[in-house]
Amino acid sequence: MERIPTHGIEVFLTIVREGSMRSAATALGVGASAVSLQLKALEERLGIELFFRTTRSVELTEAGRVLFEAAAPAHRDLTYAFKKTKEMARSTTGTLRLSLSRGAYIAALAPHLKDFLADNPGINLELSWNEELVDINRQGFHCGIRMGDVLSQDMIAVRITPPIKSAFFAAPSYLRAHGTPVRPRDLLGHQCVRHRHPTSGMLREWWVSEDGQDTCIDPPARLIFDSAAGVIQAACEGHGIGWSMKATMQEHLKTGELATLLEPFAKDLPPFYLYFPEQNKRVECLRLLVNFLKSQSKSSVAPDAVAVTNSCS
Amino acid sequence: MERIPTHGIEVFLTIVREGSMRSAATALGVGASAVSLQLKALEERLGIELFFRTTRSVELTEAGRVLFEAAAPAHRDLTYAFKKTKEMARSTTGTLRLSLSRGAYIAALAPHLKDFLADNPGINLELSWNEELVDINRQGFHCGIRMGDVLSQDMIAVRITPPIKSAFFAAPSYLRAHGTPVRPRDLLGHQCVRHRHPTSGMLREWWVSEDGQDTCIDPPARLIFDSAAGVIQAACEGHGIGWSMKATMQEHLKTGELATLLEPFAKDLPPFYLYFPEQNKRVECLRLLVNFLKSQSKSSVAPDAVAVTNSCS
DNA sequence: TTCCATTGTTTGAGAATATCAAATAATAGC
DNA sequence: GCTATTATTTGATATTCTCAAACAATGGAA
Repeated sequence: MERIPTHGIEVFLTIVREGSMRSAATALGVGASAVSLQLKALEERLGIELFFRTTRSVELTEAGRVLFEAAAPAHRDLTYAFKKTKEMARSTTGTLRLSLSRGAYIAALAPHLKDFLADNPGINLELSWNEELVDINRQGFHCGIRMGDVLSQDMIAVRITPPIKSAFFAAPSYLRAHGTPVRPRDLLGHQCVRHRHPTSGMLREWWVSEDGQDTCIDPPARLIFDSAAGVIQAACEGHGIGWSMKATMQEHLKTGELATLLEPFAKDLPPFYLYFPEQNKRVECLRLLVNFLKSQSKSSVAPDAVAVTNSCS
Repeated sequence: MERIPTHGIEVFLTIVREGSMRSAATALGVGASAVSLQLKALEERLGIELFFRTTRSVELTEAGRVLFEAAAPAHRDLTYAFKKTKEMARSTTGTLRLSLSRGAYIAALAPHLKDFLADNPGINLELSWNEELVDINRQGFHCGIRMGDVLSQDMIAVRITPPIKSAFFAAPSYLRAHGTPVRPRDLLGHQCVRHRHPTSGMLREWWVSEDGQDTCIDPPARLIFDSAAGVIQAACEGHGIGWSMKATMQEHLKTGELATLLEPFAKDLPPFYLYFPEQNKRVECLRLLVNFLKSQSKSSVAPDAVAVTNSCS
């Protein structure tokens, strides 16, 4: 198939619209000679002349009329396509698609959602709750929210929460039957409900703060879930002790279904990060969301943004 | 209004179609670096990135998808417009619009019309009989056929007939009543029907050949028409003597409505020329017509082509 | 794991193209 | 004929494009 270069069309269309080469040159912001030469080059390429020229005016030949009638709407459409794409970057309206875990929603997004939607009436959010780390690019998401320790590679990550309060918890019925641990090492003798990262396949480590020292403990896992919600559910049912974000079990604590324990030793979990591929850094809607969430994050101990490469931070 | 340059789109669309930059480069016949740089320039201009790149593949971002979906059909249309225009020059099919006088039709075109149409089944002719010299450009004609002495300026003119046989003529009834002139000077005592060029406004001069000398005579004009057909019609009705192309009155001579006179003194009229604006010299249909008619012109005493500038030749 | 084949990117040099200002040519209206 | 306006040519300059080669990165194979 023969390739047909289409450049030069803008000069042509402008001459038609303006009625003369000189005003076309002015409209295009170039000199008159440039227009003349470009038109000549176009005619040369097409092998046919497009205008009858006198020194006073230019007038379309039949070939010129054919080209104009067919090319003008096509060029208008093409220009519009560019414009639409260009505006995507600057537009403050549209739909942002996020992928986030239930915990990320509760801890990082839910508290600010109402304000964000109120502040940005043009932005719609499409939220996908998913424990697994999805491929932001391929699945058509603009960004994701995850804990800092499970970020994927080659993403720009922005911290949007302080470190997350955690809690050990169990059903009162379980504690009555097995006793309440008072020091972290007591956990080793208990039935524990634990959590496995669906993506990495790793069992989530339990960390405690004891005597100013952070230590990792590995209590027996009688039950393992790949979602925090499952862990909490099982704990409610009296299957054992769990460890997770305190915020996710707030309701159960209120109703008395669960009770916290070992509170002095509960170590903070890593903060949540909003992350997105570098290619999306100029999507204005996303910038608005990022800046909003970042500004809501009161504590700013950790660096605000970190480029994650290969290893998790 | 902001101008939005649309170049670079071909590179973008080719990458999408081919699935990688390297094969796009091959398809476009340029190096891989050229494609990479052009894409980057396009993204820079749009202010947004169009592809997720890995070293193994490229994949559209959302912005890229928006651009592709809107721009692909528009670009296809634009390419088609160029193609159609380009083919106009080379096409041997289409409609040629000619402007010619009735005399030009009879003397220059009619004798060859059947053969031309048979030889060029793809070419249609649209003929406009008009005694006046029309503006070929403005009226949308491709060419005109006129006598050499009334050609307009800035046209390419090609002689397509030998000099034209002329005849003095009158109705037999007129000759019976007023006598038949036997020498040119006798015309001065006759009632003559003469012809005025509608465009130039000049009375057509009568020329005769006498004793090897061409001389101009100016007989009394009792009736003046702006068309040769009118002159002949008036002569048929016995109003006087006319002078015109012999071919145009062939029918009337056959039926005896008219008779020729002063035959030894009848001087040839100038040949007919096909003329067209320089801009149309690459219209293939027109070239076919020109070459056909030129080749039919048996005698080639006069130069074949002459560029007419300002003054008539 | 290490290596390899493939692909995108960068780089600097060179080629091609675009643009400009000024000179030139041409024409419609006065 | 003169003038104002317009298209075109021209030669110099600036910009852009392109290439080849080196480089970087990645998915798959040994």
